[in-house]
Amino acid sequence: MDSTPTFNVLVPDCPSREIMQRLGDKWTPLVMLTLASGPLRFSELRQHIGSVTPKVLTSTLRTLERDGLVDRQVTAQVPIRVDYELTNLGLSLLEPMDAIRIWSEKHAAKVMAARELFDEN
Amino acid sequence: MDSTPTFNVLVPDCPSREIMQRLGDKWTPLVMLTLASGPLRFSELRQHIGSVTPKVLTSTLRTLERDGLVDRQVTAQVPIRVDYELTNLGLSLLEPMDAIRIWSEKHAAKVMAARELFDEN
DNA sequence: GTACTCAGTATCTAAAGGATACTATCAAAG
DNA sequence: CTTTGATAGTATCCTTTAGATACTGAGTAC
Repeated sequence: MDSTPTFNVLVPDCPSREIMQRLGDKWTPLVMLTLASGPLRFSELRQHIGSVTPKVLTSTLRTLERDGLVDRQVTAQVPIRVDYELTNLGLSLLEPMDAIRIWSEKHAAKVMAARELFDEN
Repeated sequence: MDSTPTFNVLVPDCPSREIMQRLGDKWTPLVMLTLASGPLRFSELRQHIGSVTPKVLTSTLRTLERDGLVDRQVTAQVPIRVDYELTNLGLSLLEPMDAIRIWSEKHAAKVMAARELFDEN
């Protein structure tokens, strides 16, 4: 008697597929990995990440907040202060995300070499 | 004396960042996980994945091939047969990708609940 | 009132993704 | 022979997402 619904990304209409596809959007992993070392303000996040525009960063953060992965704390001081922090759910995603990061860094040279070879032909 | 170049996705211009962002494009994880159980033809991939259009599947596969993650085998029979298969490099990415898949399936319900809560307010 | 900081919006353009229809190849059926 | 059918894609058009850049609102300091 297992009442837990099962999710399977390989089934087209399974909600887990859409969630996995969201996790891999362009800035989500970078935002999460940047928040891994602790809460940051909006402007700090921008500076750390570097090439993201405010519009896109805002929408990425809103989606993360909506999905329960990031918590947004507004402090009414002057100027206003907004801190972003990983939730427990967000923290639980950090390890898988970091595995992707480590793979990317470890195999970047191989991927670049493969690209050169491919583009030659 | 370490001559290995170091990559860091948190550095804006590091190639590993672009590679990580590519890995998380919309269909890449799904294609790789679908190929995890063995080689598949183009049409079989389409059927397994379900909702992907041929144009997008083709471009996803070309990118994967270019990055050295997938191998494309053409067999000149009639009708023509094209098989796609993970390379060793692609296989090495499977474990991190699968960790993301497992997380998505395990926490899908929590994410959906967070969304409902967020949308109420 | 002017200036400054912070956290965003607004507007416009460019790139990526999606729906749908079409093509090339060749073999077997009629 | 002409038609049908399978496979692996392209081509075309349209919508959605991302990027560049400029601007806004709140509020204290000067």
